[in-house]
Amino acid sequence: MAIVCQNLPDACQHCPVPAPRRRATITSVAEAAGVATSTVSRAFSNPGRVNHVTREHVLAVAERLGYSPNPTAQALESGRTNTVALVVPDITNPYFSGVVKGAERAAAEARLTLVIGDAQENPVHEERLVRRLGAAVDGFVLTASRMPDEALQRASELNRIVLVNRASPGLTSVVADFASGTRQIVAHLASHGHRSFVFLGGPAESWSGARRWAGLRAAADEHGLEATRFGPYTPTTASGPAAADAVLTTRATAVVAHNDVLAIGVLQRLAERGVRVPEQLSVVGFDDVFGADFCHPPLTTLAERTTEAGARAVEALAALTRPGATPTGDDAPVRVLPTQLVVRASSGPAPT
Amino acid sequence: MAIVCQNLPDACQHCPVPAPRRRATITSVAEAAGVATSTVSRAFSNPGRVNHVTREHVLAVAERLGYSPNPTAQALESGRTNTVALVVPDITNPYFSGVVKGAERAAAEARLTLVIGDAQENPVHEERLVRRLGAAVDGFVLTASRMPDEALQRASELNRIVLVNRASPGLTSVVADFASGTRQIVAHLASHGHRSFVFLGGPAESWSGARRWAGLRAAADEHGLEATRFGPYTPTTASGPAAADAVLTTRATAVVAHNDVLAIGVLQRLAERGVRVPEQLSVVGFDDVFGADFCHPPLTTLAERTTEAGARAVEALAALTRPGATPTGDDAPVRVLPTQLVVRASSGPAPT
DNA sequence: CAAATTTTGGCAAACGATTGCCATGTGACG
DNA sequence: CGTCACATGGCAATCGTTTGCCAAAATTTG
Repeated sequence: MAIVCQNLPDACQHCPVPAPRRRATITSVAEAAGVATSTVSRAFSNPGRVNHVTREHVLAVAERLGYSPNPTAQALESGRTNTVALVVPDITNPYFSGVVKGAERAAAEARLTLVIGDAQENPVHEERLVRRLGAAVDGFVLTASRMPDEALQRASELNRIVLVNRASPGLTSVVADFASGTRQIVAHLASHGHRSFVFLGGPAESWSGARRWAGLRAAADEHGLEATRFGPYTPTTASGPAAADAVLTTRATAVVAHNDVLAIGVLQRLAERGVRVPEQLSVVGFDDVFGADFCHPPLTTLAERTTEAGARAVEALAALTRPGATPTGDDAPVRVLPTQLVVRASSGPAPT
Repeated sequence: MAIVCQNLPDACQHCPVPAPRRRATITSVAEAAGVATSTVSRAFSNPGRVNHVTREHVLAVAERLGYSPNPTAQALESGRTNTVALVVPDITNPYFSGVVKGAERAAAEARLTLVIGDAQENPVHEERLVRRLGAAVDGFVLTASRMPDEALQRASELNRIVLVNRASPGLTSVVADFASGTRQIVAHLASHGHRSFVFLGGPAESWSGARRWAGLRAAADEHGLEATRFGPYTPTTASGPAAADAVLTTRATAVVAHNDVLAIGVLQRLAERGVRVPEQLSVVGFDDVFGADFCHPPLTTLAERTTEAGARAVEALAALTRPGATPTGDDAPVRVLPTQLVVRASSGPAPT
C-alpha cells in the first residue's frame, strides 16, 4: 500500500496503532462492586430482583468502568441477536435508499441493529447471503427478492422473513399497490390520446416487474390500448441506449420503463438522437427516485412510499421476533401501500 | 396494522408463520457422526489435525444436517466477530452509495460481514452508534465523521477505526486529494476569466468541508481570485433556494457548492429565478454523484473515487484486525486518493 | 420469641464453538 | 519383541452473559 502524506496537518505522524484496550466484563464489574456476576446482570436486566441501593452501587461501578453488556455473549445465551438484516438487490440504486432509510429508523426505534446486504442483482448471491447471515440475525427483510419461491420457502424454515415488493405463499410482505398505480399510468396516457405504448421490462426474476407488466396490460385492456413488452433490461442508465433504440423501431407514442433509472437512461439517449420528449414520445418511469425531478425533462413517474415500506417491513419483522408472536387473522401476511402518479414534463399529448 | 389483500394471487392465505426450525449444532453433528465435538470443529478449521477419512465423513454428515458453525459462538470464543461497521452521515445521500458499494465488495473479499449505520448527520448519534456497536464488531469505518477529535481518540482506544474523508492524529484514514482538486476547480474558473467566486459551505463539523474551503482559498490566492464563504448549509437540495438567493446578492460570477446535491438545489432555484447557467453564473459541485450528469445543465464537479475509498478503508481495517498487524513506516496512517474535475455545461466563461 | 414469609444474593449450569493437553492406537525401527 | 514417535481423537476449560434454584438474611406474623 503506497502512502502519500501531503497537506494534511496533524494527521500523518506514523504513530503505531495501539491494540484496543480490553473492555470491562460483567466479572470485573462484579469484583469491583463486591457482588456476584448474577447480581450485576440483574441490576441491568431485572431491576425488581435486586435491592435498590445495591443496584445503584452496581450501576455506578459499571458506569465508572465503562461497562456495557457484551452483545455477542447475550446473543449466545438468549439465541436472539437483536439484529435484523436488510437485503437489497443493488445498494447503489437510489430507489433502495428510501427503503434503507425507513428500515434504519424503524430498527433504531425497535432497538435493533440493522445489517445491510447487497445481493448484487443475483439470486445465487442473495441466497448465499441469507445462508451466511442466517445464524447471526433474528430475521431478514428481503427487498425485491429475486429468489425463486422454493428458495424463499426453504429459507423461511430457518429464519423469519419479511418481503418488500415481492410476495410468496405464507410469507409476510409489504408491497406497493401496483394495480392502482399502473391503472393511474394508463389512464394518464389514454387521457392524452395515446393508443399504444411499450413497456421496457426489468430483470426476468423481478416480481414487481411482473406485477407492473400485468397491471399495465390489464389497464391497457380496459382502456383499449395496445401494450407491448420489450426487454429484459438491466435497470441502469447504461441500458438506456439499447432500450430507447428498440422503442424507436416501433410506432408507439409512449414508453413506460421498468424504473426511473432506466427511464433516465432512455431520456438521455432520446435527447442524443434528437427525439423530443414529450412531443414525439412520452416517457414514464417507476419509483420517483432522487433525480426524477431534475432530469431533462423531469420525469413522470409512479411514486411509492419506499421509506414507509422499509419501516413497515422492519416493524413486521420485529413483531414476528417478539417472543409470543403468532400472526393470525388481522395480523395477516400482506400489507399494500398506496402509490401515486407524479405527472411531470416527460409525458404529454400523443403526437397527431 | 390494517391489512388489505387485493390482487395478490397466491399470497394472502393467512397461514400462521411457523417458528424457525432449530439449526444443527456442532454437538448434533458430532453425535450423528459418532465423534467428539472437537473432531468436528477440527474437521472444519484444522484439517491437518484430523484423519482424512474421518474428516470426509464428518463433512458429509454436516452437509446432510445443513450445519454451519454459529458465528455468535465463534465470536464469543475468539473475540473476533468478522464483522465491520461502516458509518455514514446520511445513507440517502447518493454520494455515500459509492463508498458503501466499495466497502461491500472489499468486505466480501475479506470474508467480513458489513454493518451499515446511519449517523443522521449528528455527532451525538454517531458516537452513540459507535458505542452501541463497539463490542459487536471488529472495527469501524467512519465516513466523513462529524465527531470531534477527542471523541475519535476515545473511541479508538476501544475499537480499531479507519476514517474516510477525515483525518485525526494517529488514526488511519483514506481521503480525497482536495488540495489538487480545489486547484483544478480554481484553475478552471480562472481560465474562464472569473475574478471571484462564492463557496457555499456545508455542515460546520465537516472535515472535508473545511479542507475544501482551505484548498479553494489557497488556490484562489495563487490565481489572484477573490473567494467568499457562505453558509453553513445542510447539504440537501432543499437548501438550494436559500443558498442560491444568497449568492445572487453578490457580484460573484461563479459559485462552488459544498457538494453536488446542494449544487443541484442551487441550479433548480437559479432556473426558477431566471438566472442562466453558465452564461450569468457558473456552478461547480463536489462528488460527481448520480444525477450530476443529467441535471440541467449538467454539473461541473470534482469527482472522487468513492468506491475505491470505501474499498481501501475496509482493506485497511481488515489489515489492522488481522492478528499480528502493527502498521509502521510504509504502512502509515494516511492514504490520499486522486480527484478529477469533470467539466460539464454548468460552468463557462465569466459574463463580461 | 418462634415460625412463616419475603427479599436478596450467590452458585452453577447452560448457550456453541475452540483449543491445550492428554491418552490412546498405530506403525517404524533397532 | 521392545521402544519410540507420531497421528489421532477425546476431555475439559474457556469466552461473557443469563437464569433456575437454593440459602441466608430480613421482615412480618402469630
